[in-house]
Amino acid sequence: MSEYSIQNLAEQFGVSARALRFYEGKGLLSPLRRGQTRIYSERDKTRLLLTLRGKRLGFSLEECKEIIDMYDPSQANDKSQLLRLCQKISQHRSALLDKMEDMEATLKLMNEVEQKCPNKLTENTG
Amino acid sequence: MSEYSIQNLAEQFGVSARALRFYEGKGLLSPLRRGQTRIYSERDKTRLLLTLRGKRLGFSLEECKEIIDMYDPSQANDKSQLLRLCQKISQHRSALLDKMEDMEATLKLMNEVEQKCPNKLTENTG
DNA sequence: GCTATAGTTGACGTTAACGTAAATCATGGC
DNA sequence: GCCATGATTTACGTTAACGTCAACTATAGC
Repeated sequence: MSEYSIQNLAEQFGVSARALRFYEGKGLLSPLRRGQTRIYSERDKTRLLLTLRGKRLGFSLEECKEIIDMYDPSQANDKSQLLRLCQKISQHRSALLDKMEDMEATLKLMNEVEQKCPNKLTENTG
Repeated sequence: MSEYSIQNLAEQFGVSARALRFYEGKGLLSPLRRGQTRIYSERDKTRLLLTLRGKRLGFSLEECKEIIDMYDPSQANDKSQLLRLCQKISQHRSALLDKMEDMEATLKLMNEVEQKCPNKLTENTG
């Protein structure tokens, strides 16, 4: 089963059909058409997964598209393209590592606050 | 030096004065006034740091406020408050851990794509 | 043939998070 | 006394990311 209707795909990911059409308009998805009806493939499904993942990490749809297009196997493979790809990976990686630091700092703060709670309470939250 | 003008604080964090006033309107900051001029304290500075950190992790200002208010030492300290605090920490921690998983999955994908690049190129990117 | 059930394309509405412009106020320097 | 500088409030503008109709199409079932 590598074909999905718009409602089916939407339900799988807990988003609206409107959102999928919107993402298509932004170039994130590109479903085929059967007549005028959209048919989503595994590739679309993967790109949707990556899109929502990026969103959860605080990237805009435009940034998501940049990242996802980059990873897409259908990209050209000449030298300069590969070089650019590696450079972009470096960029995005350091952006992610920055977020990772924010995250670790936040978790650390949470632990500190939690330890200030009396033990009887923290035992109950086990 | 535990007092800052609006411009000073804004420049320290690379945001606009407008943004600081906006955050104040949302209850994230609460500077004192000297006449009609805002005076920001260390507490405001800390809360601004946490706000921007939250934003980078994809939280809305409202969510940031919830999280930050929670950690604020000026909170009441009776039993039920502490219980709620611990519960909220659990909530936020699992939200963060979800993001962490997204992040690790993304980093993993980056590594895979990078390794598909020819060695000569990856050597150059050090 | 009629209706219920997806699907479609506009097009306008909405919320968050500010940007930006206009009018006003306070102050330090010359 | 005047002006530049930095602050203020008020208010409208803007962008992203959809939500929400409205009007239409296509197909399956009875």
